[in-house]
Amino acid sequence: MAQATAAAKTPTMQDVANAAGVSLGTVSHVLSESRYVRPHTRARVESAIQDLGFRPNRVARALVRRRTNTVGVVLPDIANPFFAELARGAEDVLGEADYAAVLGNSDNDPEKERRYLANFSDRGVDGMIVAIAAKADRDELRERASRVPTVAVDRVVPGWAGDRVVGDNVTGMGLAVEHLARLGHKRLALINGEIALSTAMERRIGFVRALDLNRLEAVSLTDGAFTFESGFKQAVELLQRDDRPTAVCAANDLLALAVLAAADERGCRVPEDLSVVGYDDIAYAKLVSPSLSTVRQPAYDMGSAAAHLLLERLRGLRRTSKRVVMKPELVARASTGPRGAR
Amino acid sequence: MAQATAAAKTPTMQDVANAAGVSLGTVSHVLSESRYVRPHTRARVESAIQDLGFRPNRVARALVRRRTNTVGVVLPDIANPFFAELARGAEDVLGEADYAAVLGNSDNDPEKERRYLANFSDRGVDGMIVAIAAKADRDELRERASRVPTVAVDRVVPGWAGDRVVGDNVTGMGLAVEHLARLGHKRLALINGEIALSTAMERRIGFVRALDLNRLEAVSLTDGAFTFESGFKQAVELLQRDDRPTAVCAANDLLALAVLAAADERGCRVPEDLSVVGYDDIAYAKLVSPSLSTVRQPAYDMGSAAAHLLLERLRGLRRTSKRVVMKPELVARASTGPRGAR
DNA sequence: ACGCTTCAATGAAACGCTTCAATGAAGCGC
DNA sequence: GCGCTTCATTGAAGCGTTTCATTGAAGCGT
Repeated sequence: MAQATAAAKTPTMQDVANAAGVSLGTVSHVLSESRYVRPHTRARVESAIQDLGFRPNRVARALVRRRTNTVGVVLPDIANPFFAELARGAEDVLGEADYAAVLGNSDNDPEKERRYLANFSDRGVDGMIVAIAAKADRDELRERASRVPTVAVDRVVPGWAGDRVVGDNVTGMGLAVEHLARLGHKRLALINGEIALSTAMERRIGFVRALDLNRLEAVSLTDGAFTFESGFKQAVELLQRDDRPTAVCAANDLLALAVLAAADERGCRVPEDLSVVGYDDIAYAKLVSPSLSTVRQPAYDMGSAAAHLLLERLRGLRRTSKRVVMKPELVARASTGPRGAR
Repeated sequence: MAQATAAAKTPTMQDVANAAGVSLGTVSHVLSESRYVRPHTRARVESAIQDLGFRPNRVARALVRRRTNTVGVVLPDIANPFFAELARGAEDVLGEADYAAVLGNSDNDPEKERRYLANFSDRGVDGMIVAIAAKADRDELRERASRVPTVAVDRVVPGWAGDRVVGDNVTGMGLAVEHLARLGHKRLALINGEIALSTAMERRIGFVRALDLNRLEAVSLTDGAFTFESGFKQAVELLQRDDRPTAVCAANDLLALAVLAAADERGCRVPEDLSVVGYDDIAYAKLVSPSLSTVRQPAYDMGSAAAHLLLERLRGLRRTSKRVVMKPELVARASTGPRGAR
């Protein structure tokens, strides 16, 4: 009932110290356990904290500690379920460790990406987790990374020497090709994203290598962007050709969904006329019809692994770079079938 | 070539002041344009800034200004494309205004949500945008909102008096029902999410009201959670009934996709045997097959509108609450058809 | 009871900015 | 040329913490 007349300012450590009858420094010591404090004193301080409802000001703390307990997460597209899951994974473990995640959506635009990197640096983030944009500014990125601990996730800038969490894309795409080979397909096509990205290049290499190994033929290898629209365009062009392949690998699920859509539009039946394999295994891969065969990547785990690597670095537990490689896994669903199974 | 021997500390305003031969305060004034500074002096300061590569320390600035230029965004599930888009919208306009968005994923868990709210407060965010969890702690939320400007988005706590950006759910669900009525359907069912959420309740009301208006019959109204799994369960139960409806409305697209999946599994053809309407129009709604008829909500715009409302508040341009209501729009696709069109 | 170390707590100095009162120089009318 | 205001700039105080050197008090052996 009794209401303070003055606008109740939020209490500071000095207020706590006064209330407990101790010095400012002592309060600090019980809060951060930076020194032994006698139980009696500690109790007094703690109850003063309770009484006043004191909460430490993290901005002031950050200023002197030179640590914001904040990490920047830069992603090309949060609307892509793969990155959304990855973000969840990262955020969950960061939050657990009392770090806040500030999000930057680069939209695959190198300029926007650069702005986020600079902005996050200015804000004094303790570290960054970044899935680079297609034409990322390598020098900028390396420069930033030399000042604030940075872990690359999914995609990696050429010559990146820092921590990373990536999928084994060569093997992964190999799984896709082998799956198709086993189904009797001889002539395959690859639909890809931005070839400048390590993921795209590695999946392409995996594709070509597996083709060789299985003595299969590549009808075409095209690239564009990792978006539905680009996939649709590539697929339409592919389906117009006389020497149409019997199966196509797409370098991610969005592209694969686009192939499905393009095939449907042109009356090309999947999997009877065309088998399609995607990459990532986003949640929607199993919901489309036919459900999408794909190479699964553990997006959530990649995010959490990246966060763990970063935390190790921030805690000073490790000074050498570490590389975590996630094993891909084929998920066979309804979009692939035996060649000529009509 | 010449390299500083000492570990080059990042320069401070004092360094700039020394280099330019002016006082600390003057540097501050050119940086924040808080006072007129003679062109000559200003130029000197600016070139010193350039030379030293000085960047203001935002933590220090935040401490004295009592503004972090940061806003907390709390969402129930970033992996739901609707919220991912919403986040994009918010982040884009916040970023433009030099605010950083820190993300919190409540997973629809009230406890986790409370932790985020508290944590963000402690970190001194200037404002919050929150789409509440299903069993959100109303008191906690109102308490927080009374201390830091908060705008509610999509879902709203009962009795919420602050800013909000919501869809017109009653009308929206009405559109769905009318669409089905026009196709000749007489007996409908509703599959819903957490009925404690304002969105769920309003969509239910819209459903019932439109049913009345069109003299249609409700076969069943069930609720659960706004997840695929819950939708699947509700759908399975519904499809087992003898008095199966000819059409079902789902209160979001995840639920609708689940209905599609359940129908498929039980050999129930869509739309011949069953018409299905979703809500939200996430990107994947048009990619499934049959493509999903749904009530579109402009997720990106809702996010950006929420950010705009918040910015108005933060800039002190408005002191009274504002409510933005987004108009829903029916998108008819392939999952709905005339009754008994087999 | 004396010097010695050990221990808990203190006071003051940072951290890098903003801001406000104070300062001195310049400009003005007369 | 005198007091007056106006103007650009300065110096110092303060934001809420951490941390480090310092201080008394207590504990120890002799």
